[in-house]
Amino acid sequence: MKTTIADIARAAGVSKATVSRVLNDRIEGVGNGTRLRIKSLMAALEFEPCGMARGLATGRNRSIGLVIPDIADPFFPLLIRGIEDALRSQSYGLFLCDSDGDITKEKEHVRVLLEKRVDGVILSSTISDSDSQLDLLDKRSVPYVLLDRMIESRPSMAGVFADNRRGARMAVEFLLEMAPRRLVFLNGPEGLSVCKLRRCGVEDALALQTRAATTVVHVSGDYSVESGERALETLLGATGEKPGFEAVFAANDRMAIGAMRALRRHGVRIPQEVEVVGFDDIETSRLVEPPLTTVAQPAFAMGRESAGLLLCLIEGQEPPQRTIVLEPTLVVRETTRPRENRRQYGQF
Amino acid sequence: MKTTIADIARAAGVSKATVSRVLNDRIEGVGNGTRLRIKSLMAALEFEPCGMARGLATGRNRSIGLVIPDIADPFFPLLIRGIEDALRSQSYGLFLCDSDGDITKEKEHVRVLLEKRVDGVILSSTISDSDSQLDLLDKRSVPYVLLDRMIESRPSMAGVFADNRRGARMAVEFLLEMAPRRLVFLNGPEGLSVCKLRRCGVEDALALQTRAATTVVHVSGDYSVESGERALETLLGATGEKPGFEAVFAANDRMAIGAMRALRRHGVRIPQEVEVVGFDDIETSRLVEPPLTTVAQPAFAMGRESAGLLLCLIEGQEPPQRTIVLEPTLVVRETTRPRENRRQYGQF
DNA sequence: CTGTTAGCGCATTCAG
DNA sequence: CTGAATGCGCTAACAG
Repeated sequence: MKTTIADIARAAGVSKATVSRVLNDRIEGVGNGTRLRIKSLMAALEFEPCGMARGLATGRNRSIGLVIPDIADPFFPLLIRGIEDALRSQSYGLFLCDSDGDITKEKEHVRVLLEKRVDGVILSSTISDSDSQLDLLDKRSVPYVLLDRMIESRPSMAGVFADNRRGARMAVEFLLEMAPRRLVFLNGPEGLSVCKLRRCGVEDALALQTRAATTVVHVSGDYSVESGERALETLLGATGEKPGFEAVFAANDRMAIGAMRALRRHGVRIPQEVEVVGFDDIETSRLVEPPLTTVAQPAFAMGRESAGLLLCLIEGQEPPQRTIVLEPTLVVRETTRPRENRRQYGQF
Repeated sequence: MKTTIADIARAAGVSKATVSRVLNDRIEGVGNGTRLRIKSLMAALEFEPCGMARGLATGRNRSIGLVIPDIADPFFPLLIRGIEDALRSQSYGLFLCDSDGDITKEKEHVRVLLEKRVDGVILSSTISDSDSQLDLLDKRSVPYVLLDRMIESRPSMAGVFADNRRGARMAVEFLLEMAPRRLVFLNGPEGLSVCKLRRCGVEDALALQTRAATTVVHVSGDYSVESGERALETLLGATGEKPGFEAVFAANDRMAIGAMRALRRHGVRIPQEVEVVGFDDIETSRLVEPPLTTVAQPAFAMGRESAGLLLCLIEGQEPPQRTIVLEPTLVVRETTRPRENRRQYGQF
């Protein structure tokens, strides 16, 4: 039998109320003697407060839910480490749910989290134009923050994002320095806000270019290595001999690496014939050959900030800002050729 | 205000008990008419059962805890996907905790999970010779299963593991086919059961060898790419010119990849001069150059089985077997030279 | 087939 | 400074 506050109250010869007071560190209303006696009794009887009971009584769980598409995508683990970092000090628990990019599963997960009465939810949603999962949260008035991916119908929603548009612009501007005649933009699922924004960034860079015109060919994949490989494969297969482009910008590193594989198989030299830039900066990117130039997202910080924001909302405080945008940085490695005037990228 | 069974009981003109009965799908004891009426009422009033209240009443939470060293290690995400796969159908929640290889954090996480009154815990523990975290679980008689890593003082503990010893033996036997004079064994933290077992596997293979004697040099790292790189760096720096070994077996892929980097930097050709074999088969392994030959762990299955076992324990059933050992397979890629008599590895 | 009565373990009034 | 009473939302006997 687990020991309860009733047990220790009896043992201490006081009432449950008093025990509850010391359990919650209420300074007012408990004599110093009794407090100490109760504390040692709690230790001796190995008392573990029951989260469920406290939750029922207070309406707070000290746990939050996280819904992401796929923990096996190397971008997400660091987000989680960031979230945990912010949660640890508060001894909050984290429910993890993978939605697999399936909006139905996503809604189901939200429903289950709601049943568990989590205090809040962090959502990295699959589809940018569906918000019925948010309706649920709203209706139950459970605080939530968007992470990484936004939802278009809720522009002013609390959330933490990387500046995807700017990141993509940085990448393409960097690529344009070598004046490629044709640029391949290998985008992810365009249903995702991040992908839409990265496309905008690409267009920004193109619009701003001063030198000879560059044309863009758009292809797309599903964020997997294979999809990037396939996309480039078709592109290269079609052109027959030499590739009809000099640069590839992929919306994530995994697809960029897939692209590199296709290029290599076709005997295209990177970066001499074709330059490649990715997005995310996952661990693999510096390990492939040649090491991948990429737009690094501050994943850990994004996770930490999102949890901080959510905790703020849970406390009922108005946060300093409801939307936090973190700046990506360009990490120049060896899938791009050395630039003459090496400006600082991603510095501001 | 959230709607409760009391609300819907009042609306239906029945008692809470009846509502509770249909909520829990008790076939006995509710008329078909009332059942339907109550169900539609629940939908109309958007009733969400309160997990905490049910938990308090039943002593069951429908959630379990998972404690792993580091979600950012690419080996773990797949384990999690497996666990979720087994949990999904039961609408169980999963609390994720990263221990960072720190036994203190690990204990603290277990404590918090206990407070949350999880129904069970899956533990991939950091240290094989400490079990105070298990004491906690035992004392509260919360079911738990070990995953991937075992704990020596509890040999008969319920758990799911890969056959690490056999995996290592397979790798080294494969390496020995080319009769290397010296083999480098790059092991992980020897405090881990998996590492001890892999060392045993290496020794098994050595003991079984029929041809010319091979000597082994043991070095170790912390499972990170950098540690593997450093370890080989010292080894190569010391020998000056050509490496004094022809084969490297690393206890995980990340270190193997680090080793490859050091070798490459020293101008050593892989696999012509030195062969490399890793362990785990993470995604990166097939993407590096040359693609890494490695011992693949059935991570997804391990996760799924561990959750299945835990659920079984939670239900109070005696599981078919308390310890499940899954077989690894050798995935031959290009960091090893082609073999003459290509036997089937890891087939049984 | 259905209602009544007790808790589950704790927090929180309001008295004393 | 402390205790008694009440309720959080639901389940579980036990009656009818």
